[in-house]
Amino acid sequence: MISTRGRYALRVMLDLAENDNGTNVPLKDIAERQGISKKYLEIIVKDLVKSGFLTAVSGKGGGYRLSRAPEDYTIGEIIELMEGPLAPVACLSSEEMTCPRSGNCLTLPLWKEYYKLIHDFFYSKKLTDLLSDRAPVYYI
Amino acid sequence: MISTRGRYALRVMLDLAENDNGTNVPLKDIAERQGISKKYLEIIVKDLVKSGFLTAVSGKGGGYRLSRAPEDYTIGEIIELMEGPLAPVACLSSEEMTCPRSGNCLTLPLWKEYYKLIHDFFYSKKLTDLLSDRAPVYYI
DNA sequence: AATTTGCCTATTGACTTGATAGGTATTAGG
DNA sequence: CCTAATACCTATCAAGTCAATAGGCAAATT
Repeated sequence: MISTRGRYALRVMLDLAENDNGTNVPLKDIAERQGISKKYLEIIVKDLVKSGFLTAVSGKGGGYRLSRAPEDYTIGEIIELMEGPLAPVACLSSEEMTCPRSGNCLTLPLWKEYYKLIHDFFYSKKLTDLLSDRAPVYYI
Repeated sequence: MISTRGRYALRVMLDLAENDNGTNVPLKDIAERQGISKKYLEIIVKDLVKSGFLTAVSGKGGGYRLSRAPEDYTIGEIIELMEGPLAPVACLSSEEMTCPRSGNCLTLPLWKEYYKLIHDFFYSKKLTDLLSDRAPVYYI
């Protein structure tokens, strides 16, 4: 199960992508639109800022902005930032194989295949892919 | 992350599939082979018996056996029995959509697609698919 | 100076995880 | 009949995670 940390982070990023008009978006507005406690969102947004996904401006008129263009974010990096590694078992996320059973573990190939499946899925999806429902306005 | 419940259950099932010679396999043997606490395995095996995946025989000479042929188990049903629904978000596992935001939720399509991906993955895999490394003996 | 915003630390209750402990019931073999 | 080997049952536990909540400090615009 994806926890609220990952899900809310994604919704914040999408909210910012939708309201990307050059201004800073106060967290208060995001919280109200999304129906999520602003206090709780602070914790989540802090991590997004710390890792450079969002740019924050303090003070009156401040708020948050996407650091990059929306199409330059993958869903995978957002999820993995908030939820930790996508690896389904510990022996796949740590670099060195410390498990003494890995040599004849019957389940390891399953986890490896599963890992690749979900990794490729989430990293092939861009933030903008989730916006495509609402028809974007193209100025010709 | 897949918890030990699901992972150990899978290893028990595989152990039984490998040692399927018509006799009952004592949990003690499985625990020793797998290097897992027998006491902890009792909890896991109890659920496998309760839902009919395994057949247990008490008393001396007793132990556990697979209830069906190894190729008639999917990995998905074992994982889902031990870990709960594979659905990545609650609004997908409950039958009725209670979330008032589902109508205009930008992330819901993502979770649906993800759910289908992993569901199809785990339910297409049979228990015997994990055994295929060790060349099976075909009597011609 | 006042207001609006982000930022920081701490706390909390419920729940889950990964076990451990000790005892009871059942059955086969000597 | 007795004993050993097995499954089965209930309870307990420490550590961690989850999903928040609370209160105040720092920064910047007007």
